[in-house]
Amino acid sequence: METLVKKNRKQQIEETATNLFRERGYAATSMRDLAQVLGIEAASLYSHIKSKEEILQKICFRMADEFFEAWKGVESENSSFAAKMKKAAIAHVTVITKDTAASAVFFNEWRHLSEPFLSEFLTMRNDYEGRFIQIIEEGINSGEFETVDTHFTMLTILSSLNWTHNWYKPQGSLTPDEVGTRLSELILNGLKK
Amino acid sequence: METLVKKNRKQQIEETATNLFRERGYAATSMRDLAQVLGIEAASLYSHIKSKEEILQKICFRMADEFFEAWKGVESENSSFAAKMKKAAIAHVTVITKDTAASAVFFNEWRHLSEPFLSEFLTMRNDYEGRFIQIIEEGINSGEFETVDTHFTMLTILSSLNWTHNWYKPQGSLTPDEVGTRLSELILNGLKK
DNA sequence: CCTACCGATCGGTAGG
DNA sequence: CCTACCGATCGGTAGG
Repeated sequence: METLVKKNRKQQIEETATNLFRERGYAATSMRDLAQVLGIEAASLYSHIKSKEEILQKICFRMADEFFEAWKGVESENSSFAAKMKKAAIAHVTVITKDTAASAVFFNEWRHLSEPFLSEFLTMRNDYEGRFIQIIEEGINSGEFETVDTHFTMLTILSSLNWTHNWYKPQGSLTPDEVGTRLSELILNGLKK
Repeated sequence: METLVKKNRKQQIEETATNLFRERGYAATSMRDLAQVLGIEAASLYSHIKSKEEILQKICFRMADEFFEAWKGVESENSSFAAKMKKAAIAHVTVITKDTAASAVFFNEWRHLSEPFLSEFLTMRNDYEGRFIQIIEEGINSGEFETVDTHFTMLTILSSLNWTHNWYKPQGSLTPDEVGTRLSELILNGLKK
């Protein structure tokens, strides 16, 4: 019973912190700000968490795990590299749309992680980006894709996918699948008719 | 003579602050950090600037001005809307590549502006985004472009253009023109052969 | 989860 | 551009 209550309170702290970190940024959010929203004293937060940075770590690494987890469905796609890219876009965007606040923190506040978390984070990001590069390279080798610079193309694709955290509204009319589909169509076919 | 020295020192302060704001974020950069890099005491900064936020304001509104200024060459392009979009992409990217540090602050730290600067900033951004929407809509009406959602397309295009601030290296082999050209080609024609 | 604190640091000012 | 300082606030701890 005790542990259940604590667990819920901890989740509540992390969720509230996520929203504040998104709105004001990690550095500009104080533990007193966080406590006030929750209706408790700042000192009371430390019964549930170890430090301010621990919250950031939880957010960043949970999101990273989700991105990798979502990728599992992508590897099974073998019909074409366009289809694989579409599947990757949908997987990526689905993770973002499920929690745009946590995604915003993940994309914008990771630099406030201390070592060794920062290095671990950057290694994971590099690994993840490599997966997109691989699809692009395989698509070029098979004659399906055409691009001058695979790294440049990966950065361009990921930037447009990632930006969804900033405009996607769950109460809107678009489903995550539709967002991923539209993005992959724009990426694959371009704006020109 | 006095004013000349002061002017240079002020520019030096703004430049150093820009780099620190980019690396650590606005909120996580203290005036003592800034002073230390410049080799003076924190209190001495206030002989040249009014406040910490004044530096942020200067950076944000100078960048905004440059984006609008660069747009002037775009309006004269009338051969096609694809050509106009290409010109817009090059103009936009050229401003970013000229100062990636100031661009990073512009894109990531504007939320720390206080009123009425914040509102003014958002109004300008909205205006600027409207110009991209207009090209897209005109291109659709002329039968040149094809897209489901102009606002969605504008956000996707701008996100990939803006992301250049994060990877462009002036000492690299790509000129701003080449970056803009490649980005517009990917945007207009897509990745598929 | 609270009261009562801690040392450190913040942006900024006074006065030279 | 400096010394000397201000009140406010920071993340976090002790002890209940």
